[in-house]
Amino acid sequence: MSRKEIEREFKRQLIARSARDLFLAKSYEEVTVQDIASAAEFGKGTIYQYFSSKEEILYYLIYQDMAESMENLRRDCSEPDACECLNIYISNQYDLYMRGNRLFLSFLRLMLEGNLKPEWINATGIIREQKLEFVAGIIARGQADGVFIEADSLQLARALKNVVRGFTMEQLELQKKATKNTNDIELIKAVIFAGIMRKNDSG
Amino acid sequence: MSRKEIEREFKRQLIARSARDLFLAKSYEEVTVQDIASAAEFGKGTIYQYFSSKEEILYYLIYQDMAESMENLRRDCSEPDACECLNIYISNQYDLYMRGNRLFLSFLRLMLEGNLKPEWINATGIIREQKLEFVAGIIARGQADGVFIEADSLQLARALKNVVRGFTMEQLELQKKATKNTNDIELIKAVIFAGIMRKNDSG
Amino acid sequence: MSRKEIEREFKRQLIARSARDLFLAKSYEEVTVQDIASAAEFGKGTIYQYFSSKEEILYYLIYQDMAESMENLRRDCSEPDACECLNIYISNQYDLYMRGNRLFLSFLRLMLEGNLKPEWINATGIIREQKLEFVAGIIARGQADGVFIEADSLQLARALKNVVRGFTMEQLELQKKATKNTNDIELIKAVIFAGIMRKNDSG
Amino acid sequence: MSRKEIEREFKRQLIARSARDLFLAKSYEEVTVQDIASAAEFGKGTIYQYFSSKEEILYYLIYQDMAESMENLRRDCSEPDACECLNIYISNQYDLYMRGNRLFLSFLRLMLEGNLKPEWINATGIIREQKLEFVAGIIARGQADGVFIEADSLQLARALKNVVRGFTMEQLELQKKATKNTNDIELIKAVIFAGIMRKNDSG
DNA sequence: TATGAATGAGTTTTCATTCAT
DNA sequence: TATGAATGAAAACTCATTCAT
Repeated sequence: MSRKEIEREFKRQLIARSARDLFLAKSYEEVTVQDIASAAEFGKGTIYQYFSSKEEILYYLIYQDMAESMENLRRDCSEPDACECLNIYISNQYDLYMRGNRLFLSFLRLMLEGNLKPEWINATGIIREQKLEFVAGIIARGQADGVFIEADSLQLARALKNVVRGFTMEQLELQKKATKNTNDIELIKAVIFAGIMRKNDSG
Repeated sequence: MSRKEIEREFKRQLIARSARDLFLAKSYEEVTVQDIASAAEFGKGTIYQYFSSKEEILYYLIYQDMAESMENLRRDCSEPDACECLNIYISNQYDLYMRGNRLFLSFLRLMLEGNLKPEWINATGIIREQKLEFVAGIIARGQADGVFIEADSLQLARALKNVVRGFTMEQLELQKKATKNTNDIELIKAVIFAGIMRKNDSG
Repeated sequence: MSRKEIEREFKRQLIARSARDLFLAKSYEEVTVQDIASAAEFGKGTIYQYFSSKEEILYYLIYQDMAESMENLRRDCSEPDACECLNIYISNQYDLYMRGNRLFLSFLRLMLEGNLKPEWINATGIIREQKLEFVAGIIARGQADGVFIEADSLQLARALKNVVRGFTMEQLELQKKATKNTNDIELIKAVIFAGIMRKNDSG
Repeated sequence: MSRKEIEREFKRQLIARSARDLFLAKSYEEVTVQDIASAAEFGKGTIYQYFSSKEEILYYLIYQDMAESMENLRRDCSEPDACECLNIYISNQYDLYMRGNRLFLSFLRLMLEGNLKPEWINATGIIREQKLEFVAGIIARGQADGVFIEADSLQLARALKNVVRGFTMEQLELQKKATKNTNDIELIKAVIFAGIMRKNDSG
């Protein structure tokens, strides 16, 4: 990456960061490009030198969140204990959703309304699947160790993700601030583990 | 309710029904009041005789969905078998979300943006809690019967709801049509039950 | 035409008239829709109830000019003297261009840039051809009477039109006000009828 | 002209040439300064080292066209036969307009909107008059030879120009490509030289 | 001299809502 | 009660031009 490209990417980051703050404080829809420009201390036109549209800023933010989360997962889930790995995953995923749900929801709406470039949908879709497969891998490991029930690991991975997401959606609905809700994470884990854990009734 | 009021309510229904069809075909944001009026075969101004705003139509729709769902639940979960009751609840809730998620999401957004009358937020909040408590009651019944694990029944009810919601959100994300996804319902039940079921390892 | 339609057409006229005044005083490009609305004493949004776009206002204006001019021609050129008919045509056409050239030029530019609905291009094209054929008819009559040279009457009609247009373009270029320039009309007639060659009738 | 000046002028030519190609392919309005810079393989800022504005590029192009055309005329119309000279003039002028009409029209619009430096308007006006006088001179020569009718030679020169321009405008209107239209040139000559009236020399 | 990053003015169009009839 | 004509706020995006390097 040339110096030019590095500088460019740096400014994209600056703009995107300002945008994220605004998007989370208000909402994607309520924030104007002028707002973003002002917050980033740029002129409005300058924003368009770095992003082709307001939508692209949102995509950039979301893609980064997902990519970073995926990276964290790979880094933090290297240990052999599948159970512990899932614990980490759940916490990470919970945090990711709690932080980003409003953004994800706006992105989702844009997608459903057909206002998103297919390549953006693809790119996010790919990461989503990678993550799913990664988690499925962990589960498969656990299954091999006889810790988890025998079932399609990919389906179980989906279930995990969906349970986490459901809980975070609820927080949004209740207008709870995005504070770490340890109790909920425990509840999630309890439900999930008692669910997918093999019942070692034999002894 | 006087005849006048009955007639009025009838027309509100007409309008709301037309609106729902449109909201689901496109989205709340993409449908104009004119669209609704045309579909309902009324003049645009007439809509405002029956609803104070476009938002109120959405609220009306959502409130009805929730109320009806609550009613169904009460009707269908009268039998003593807690397990079977939860099965019914899960199916109902799954259907409810699959049908109405887009509407709920728009409602959520409007709420977060502060564009909803507090009374609407309250009214929906109350139903939500009623339902939660109703489900908690079922669970408590199951606990009393020794079928479910011992844990705060309200928390377990929340968990149930959130798991279902998480699964339905995923369908939205994947742009799946709102078709009954039996496999997913089974997966949900499997996770939930194996999770909250008391492990009868004793025999 | 129903009363509604008549009223609607009347308001379209009001708006279009205001627009014409502004377009001629400044130019199509320099006039904003807000300007038109203000001049017509309407709100900006109201303009869009009567015209789908600023471009359509221009089209409306131009189509009316052309249609009216065609009508005038039919009415005024009923007499048998082909020569006199052409005189009338030339005067009419000269006036038409002197009044409308700026509008025509904007319309032309919009067309070349592909910003005009094909139906508009067609509609104006049809009138143009009708007029051309009408003039060709006059010329054919003159030819039958032995007054005009034998040549393709449609080509001669084109020539007539083009000569007039050329003269009016020059006035625009010289920023002359759209005053009736009798001398030029005479010059046009002289050229068209006789050319610049001396008729060497002597031998 | 110093070497510096020559180099400068050379680069102005490079830029202008690139601009012309683009202006003719699309239109003055649709071409951005960035387009011109890219085509000329310069940075955008560099363009402003050689031209004070986008408008000046257009002026430069038009002035050159006119000057070159004037030059050609002087060179090609040295022979004594006035008739032949006019033939040459007509062909040249026809070509000039066919090539440059879109540019001229944009220039005209900018002028009418008051966006052109007075000196540019003057400069082009002067060439236009020179040309007119030159053609008038030819006509006067023809009149002296008894070839052309007796009439103000300047007026006849105007007529010539206007006839040619009218024909070329029509081509634009019909969206015809700028191909040499020999038939039209012949038609123009026929009209100009002889008019449409049958010479009733017989009596 | 060459560059391109930064700028912000400027305009069309949509649409929820009001209100006179 | 029903209507739809009138309204105007609101926002994304483009592009000629400037200027620091």
